[in-house]
Amino acid sequence: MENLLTIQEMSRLTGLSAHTLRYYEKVGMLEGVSRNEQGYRAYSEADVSWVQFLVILRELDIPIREMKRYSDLRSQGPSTVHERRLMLEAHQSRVQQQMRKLGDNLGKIADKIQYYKGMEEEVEAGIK
Amino acid sequence: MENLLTIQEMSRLTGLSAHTLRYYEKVGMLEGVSRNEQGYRAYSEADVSWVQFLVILRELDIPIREMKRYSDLRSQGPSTVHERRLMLEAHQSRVQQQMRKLGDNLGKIADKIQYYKGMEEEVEAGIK
DNA sequence: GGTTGCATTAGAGCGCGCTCTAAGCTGTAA
DNA sequence: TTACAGCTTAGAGCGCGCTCTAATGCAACC
Repeated sequence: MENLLTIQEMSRLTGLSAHTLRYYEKVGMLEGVSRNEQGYRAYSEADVSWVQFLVILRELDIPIREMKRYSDLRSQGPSTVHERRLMLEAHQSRVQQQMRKLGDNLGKIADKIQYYKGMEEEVEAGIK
Repeated sequence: MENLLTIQEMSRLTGLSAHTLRYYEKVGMLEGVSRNEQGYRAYSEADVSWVQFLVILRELDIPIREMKRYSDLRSQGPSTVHERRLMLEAHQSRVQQQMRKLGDNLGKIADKIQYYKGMEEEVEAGIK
């Protein structure tokens, strides 16, 4: 029916280690992963999409606790769509603010780099 | 001569806790902080600028180890200006890449938010 | 003299997100 | 038959960046 994936294949597709995939499952962010005859995890295509989404959340520095909360809402079905949207919007603006801060700080670093360049040129000139 | 600051004033000016200020000094990122008659730290204006710069580095997610390395170079004087610039440039491009990644992921989150909005409207329409 | 308040130190403790270990099971190949 | 590869689990361990604790000291005020 479905073509199911081993943990190694899942690892390759998501960039998460097998250890981390088991850990995510253990903390409750991955429910209903099926097993084959040998008791090995057998991930569906839907599992892949979900884990890839988790990876995005993680890359946005959303804490595991929050991701777990989001997963729980998702498990409860469509009635939680509004709350899920609010969570995403909250993180969206947090990350936007963080990006502004990074931009500001990058500017200050750029200034410092320019200042250093000036110093390096002076030293060169001095040597001559 | 100089007007020197207590650790509390330094804390207020930099946003770092007194604990953290002592920690930064202990790991070697703040050398030559003077003391008053009672043995209390007495920070100079130059110390303030330096700590504020450390805060910027920290906000750019530069590890303490790297910041310590940078501090050591700075202590060695102007001969290390070139190496310091290279460090800053390396982090600059790392952060730029990270910001691009954040932007991409924010886009995906925005899509999801739109998708949820659609679902919420459908539910409303369905109820009517 | 006693209390309050603010500082000092060395070192312990903590929350986070993994990351790894040990012991065990199953199927395949030599 | 034996070795190996790949998976399973519970739980220990780790690196990071703080954050806090306990014991102590000193100056000012009641």
